[in-house]
Amino acid sequence: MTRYTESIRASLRDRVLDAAYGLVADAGWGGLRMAHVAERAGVSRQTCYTEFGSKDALGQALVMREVDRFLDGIREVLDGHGPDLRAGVTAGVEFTLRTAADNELLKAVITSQRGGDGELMTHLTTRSEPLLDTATAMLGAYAAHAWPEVDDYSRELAVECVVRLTVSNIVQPVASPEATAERIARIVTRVALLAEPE
Amino acid sequence: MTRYTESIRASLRDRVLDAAYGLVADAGWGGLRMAHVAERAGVSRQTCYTEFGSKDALGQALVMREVDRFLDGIREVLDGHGPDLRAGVTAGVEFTLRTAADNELLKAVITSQRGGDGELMTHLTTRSEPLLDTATAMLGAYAAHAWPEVDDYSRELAVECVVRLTVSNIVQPVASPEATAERIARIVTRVALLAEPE
DNA sequence: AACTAGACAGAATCTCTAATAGTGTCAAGG
DNA sequence: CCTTGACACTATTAGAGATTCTGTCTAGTT
Repeated sequence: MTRYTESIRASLRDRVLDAAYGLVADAGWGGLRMAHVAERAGVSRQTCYTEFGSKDALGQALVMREVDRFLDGIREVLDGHGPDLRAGVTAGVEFTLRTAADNELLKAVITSQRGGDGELMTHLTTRSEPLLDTATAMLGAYAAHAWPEVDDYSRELAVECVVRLTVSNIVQPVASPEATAERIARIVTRVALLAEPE
Repeated sequence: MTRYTESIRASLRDRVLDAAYGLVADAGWGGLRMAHVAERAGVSRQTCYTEFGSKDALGQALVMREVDRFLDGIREVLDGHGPDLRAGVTAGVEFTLRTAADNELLKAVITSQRGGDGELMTHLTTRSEPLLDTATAMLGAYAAHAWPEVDDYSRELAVECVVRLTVSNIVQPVASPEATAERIARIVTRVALLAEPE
């Protein structure tokens, strides 16, 4: 298989996944029809099957792509703020809040939402718990790099705070993503920077 | 109506609600039958209707009772720890975590859980949002009293942290109630006690 | 070699109907 | 004030039948 063929195939997969994403957003996982996906992607139904194998497999590929994109986005945002952890946290949280706001699928994954109309999580539970764990690990590593002077325990506490508070504000928002991100970063800064007053 | 009659009626209401609570726990709101409630409470079906009016009304009375009991419990725990806010927070959080663990109904109310088997929230949405607001207000007042030297903003931040982190740990627990409560109290102490390092 | 198009069996979902069970109300009686 | 039994009306359930989808195969196209 030549590299050219590979890139063709990759773009085909992407077109199909794009189509699936849009249709899932419209009608939910249950309302998704392989025929519609194929039609919107401009390929035959058979091609979808040879490429993904089954509807469930296509669903898994879809969430994996979204999850990977999200994780890449987080990584990029964090890397873009060098040693200033507070700015990095603010940007990362805001990015997450915005993503969850306009990506129902990722919102469902992040909040581990089950049932409802997007029953897609019920089947595709694989790769859904790892998301928060991965994000937590990334943030932890970033924090260790940006704030080497903070002790491990405080850093752990701070990272847990960021993740939990962010998810909490996705589930129950009270302000704009900017304001919320700012607030969470402020909280976390305090958690990380205060030595234990025993 | 004499006071004696009133107390009879109150105990009757309580017996019916106790029966309803048990049956909801077993079969969910949808599986609850007025006839069963009456039977288990040892009263006639008609009495349930004259007392509560309808099944939905009984449901509302049930959640109201549970919510009130929970709120009273919180109040009691907080008051029992006088000026030591850290101890109060620890005890309050632990109390909440334990309550949520062995009271499905309150867990559903606290986490604003919709759908699922306990569809009782779908109808009884009244009084469910106020719960967290009331608890937040109570904690805020308690904090203002116990930590007068902390500025308003920091206190607000700390209170928000307690509430959101507690709910988060109900939804996704990682440790025992004691350990979690201890951890949250530690975090919150830091948030409240650190002046802004701008 | 990679895709399309059409056909097809089996499974899942929808629809409609009949029957069953439950809610809410009444009146008679203890 | 509570119980009991009866009742109309509504909601839920069950099942049969039709419909729609999935997943696969094969023949044909570019």
